[in-house]
Amino acid sequence: MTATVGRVDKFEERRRELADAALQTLSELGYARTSLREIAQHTSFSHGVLHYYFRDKVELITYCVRRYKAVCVLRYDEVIAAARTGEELSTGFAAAMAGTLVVDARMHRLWYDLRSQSLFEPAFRDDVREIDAILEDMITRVVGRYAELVDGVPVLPSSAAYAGFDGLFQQALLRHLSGVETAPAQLRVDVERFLALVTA
Amino acid sequence: MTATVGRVDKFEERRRELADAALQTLSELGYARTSLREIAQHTSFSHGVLHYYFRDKVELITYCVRRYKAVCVLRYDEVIAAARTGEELSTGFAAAMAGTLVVDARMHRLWYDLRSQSLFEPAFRDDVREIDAILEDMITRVVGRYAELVDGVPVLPSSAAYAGFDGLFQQALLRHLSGVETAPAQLRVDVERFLALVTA
DNA sequence: AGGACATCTGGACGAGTGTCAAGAATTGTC
DNA sequence: GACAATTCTTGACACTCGTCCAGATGTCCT
Repeated sequence: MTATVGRVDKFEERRRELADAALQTLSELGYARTSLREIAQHTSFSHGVLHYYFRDKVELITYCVRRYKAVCVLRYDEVIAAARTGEELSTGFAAAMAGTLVVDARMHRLWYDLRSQSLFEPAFRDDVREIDAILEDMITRVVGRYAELVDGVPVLPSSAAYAGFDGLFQQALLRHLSGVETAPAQLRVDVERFLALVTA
Repeated sequence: MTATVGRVDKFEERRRELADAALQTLSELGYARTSLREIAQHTSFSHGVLHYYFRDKVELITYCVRRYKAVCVLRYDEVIAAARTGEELSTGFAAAMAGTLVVDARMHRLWYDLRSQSLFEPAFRDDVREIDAILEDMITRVVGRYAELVDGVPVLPSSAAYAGFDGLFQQALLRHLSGVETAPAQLRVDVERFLALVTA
């Protein structure tokens, strides 16, 4: 029994390891240019092992998307919990977004790439939608807590608020990866202003 | 002379014809799954002719993106010119967005796909940025005119306003292509509310 | 009509793809 | 240490890809 569990764990652990290498490769090359052999070269294994752990490429990518989800919501909750005033929350949240914009730029561009793929490939849709829901929840918590702190109420449905922040972030990412050095600072300003705007 | 001009025109016309077929193919399959042979099958020519009119695939795709730009800003200006009250402009603009969301869904998903590609492929960046600028201008005109009509002023920089509308549209497109039938109606409501929000 | 040029065809090429399977290497168990 | 199961490597397969080119076809001018 324990031996079997141990094997399953080992199996799952290797799947995660391979998926992480795949995520790294995808974030460097993008979905359209990422091959299984290229992924394998980011590991210490040969390309054949990918088909031992994943049935086909779609299953691997799907697994990657799900795994990305587990990592993507970086600790905004700490910012929420730590903030004692509305302004603290606003600047903290904006700074966190501007920070991940730069630090995790390649992962974020992969997210937008894969989300676009889901517009064509139904196999990715459910997982993409789930990640969007998780991100929307995060925005909902931020806006809700901010409204609490400033004695206001959210004036937009949370789906619209999330769409707004997402749009701001995406434009900032485009600018940042185009070499516009003011991109993080501008995002910070925009996020703070937008957060105030959606609360009244 | 006139003969030369005629030839140039014919050459350019064929380029446009091929690029339109390429756009159709891209909007059906997405960038990652579109090959030159598949594009040629959407025309009455064989695949070799593509290399007679375009040096390589990147030049063809780039030309497509530029061509898309010429079509993308559907006549929102008519809505702007026709509206006599703020409410008219708001409902007209929202209805126009909801309309193109459904009618041109495949073209819109291509736009988001190519914009994501530009996050990885520098060759597309300039053209993508130019299209984004055109779209931002359009949003700026809508918001500006709306503010005029309701005796208010835009409260967000136009880049942030555009990012917001773009985010709303993108989420609506995801829902619409996932089969959510209320997507256009929800977009209409969200756009109207957001337009009022960014004007004070 | 005939020649000159533009346009198009269809096949070939080398490289790269996802997939698979036979066997080597490793690991765990008695 | 020997046997069995798991794990990994390697090479092959049938494709598809972008690119190129020799030659067929079309077009236009004199």
